[in-house]
Amino acid sequence: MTDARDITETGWRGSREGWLDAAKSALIESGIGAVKIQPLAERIGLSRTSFYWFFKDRAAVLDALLEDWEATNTGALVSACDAYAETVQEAVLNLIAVFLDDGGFEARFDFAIRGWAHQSDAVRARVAQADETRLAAIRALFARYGYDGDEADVRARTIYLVQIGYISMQVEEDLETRLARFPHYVQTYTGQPPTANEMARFASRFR
Amino acid sequence: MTDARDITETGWRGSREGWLDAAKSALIESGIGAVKIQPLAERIGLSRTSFYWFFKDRAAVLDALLEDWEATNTGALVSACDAYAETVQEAVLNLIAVFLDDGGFEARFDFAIRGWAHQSDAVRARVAQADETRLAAIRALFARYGYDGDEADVRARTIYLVQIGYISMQVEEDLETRLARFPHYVQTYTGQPPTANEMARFASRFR
DNA sequence: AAGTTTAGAGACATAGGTGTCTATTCTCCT
DNA sequence: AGGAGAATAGACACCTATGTCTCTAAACTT
Repeated sequence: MTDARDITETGWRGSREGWLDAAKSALIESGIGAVKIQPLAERIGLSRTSFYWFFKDRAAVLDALLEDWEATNTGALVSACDAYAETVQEAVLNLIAVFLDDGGFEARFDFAIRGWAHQSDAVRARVAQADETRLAAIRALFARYGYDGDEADVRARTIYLVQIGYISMQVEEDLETRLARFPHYVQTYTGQPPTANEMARFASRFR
Repeated sequence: MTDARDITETGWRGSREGWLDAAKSALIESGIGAVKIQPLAERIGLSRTSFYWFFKDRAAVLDALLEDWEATNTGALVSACDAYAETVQEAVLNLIAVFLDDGGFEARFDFAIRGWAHQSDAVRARVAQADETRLAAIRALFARYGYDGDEADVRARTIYLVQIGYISMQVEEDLETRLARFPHYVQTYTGQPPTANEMARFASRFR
């Protein structure tokens, strides 16, 4: 019902991408337990068995979801950490931006994967590895601006833990409310407040 | 396998409590999807159908899990916030203590419930309500020690979000590692470091 | 010791999920 | 236009879960 896609009654309506999208939506909306071939087939209006044309079995599509998640979320976060910035405040704003609505990091996807990790040791291991990769990227960011090892580590953890906490609590706040808090967060994370120019440049990316 | 309970082959081996414990273990270890009567029955070595003597149906045991969780976790957190303390640092240490291994708050239970919330609107609503209750208790703690409304709110959120983030990341660190960080956390949360006496009293509760 | 209540097991009906095999039906290529 | 290959559908066998009904067995009452 939600996705009123093209309803060509004939021709090739399915694709690897289509099934994967459906699987991702189901995962995000209802958890990994909902990623089942029969319901997905109903959702995209195809026969259940057509699935097996594109994926070997259910495990194959689950694996594809993990790969997609790593590329999308860990990828976006690491890129944001590597992005150019004049000051550490600007670098932290780049990082904060990635968590915003169109920042590239899909919070709900991350949350869903974490829920799944709870039911599978293999997934738990990959999530732990992603967390480590992400923390390392944030640590490197702080290290680049002269914070020493321990301090960079603590600051990286602070940024990341608060973010994971927000995601986990599924907090939904409007952009204005969040924008108002960011200078304070930047101050907390870096020890220095952002300049008015930095905040203006940041805000302009979203409005 | 894990719980080698009494294996009296005869007599009343089941009970509401026994089934609820099994359900809770299954929830914590493998998520709500694993809380199914047939597997629980195998686990506790009873016939599947005996379950229906103690609970009306599957929904009834799920509801009991939620009630248990609210009493245990939200209850422990709120009690900790209400506990007597000379200073705000001591009060925050009381709060930190509740999240430690035998502090009364079962982090894994909380995590599992949050995972479940992802698949059920009704559960999501109850989790949101629990979060609000908990935040209100922490806010009240800070208010009691003279922090004004906004500041109490921010500090409450900081403590709580970091904690939820830790839980969500399933960080496992030994007591020593954590104890070493606590003075720093107290400083961050309250703006003041704890005294040596306060830390000594705190540490003595766990060793 | 008999009777009642509480607890457990077995059999049955139903539902929804999985994957394989065997047709069909499109699309594209020559 | 016809054949090869890609995509879809249907039928089948299987498994695991749910809940109800009936029968049996243990534990309390008196």
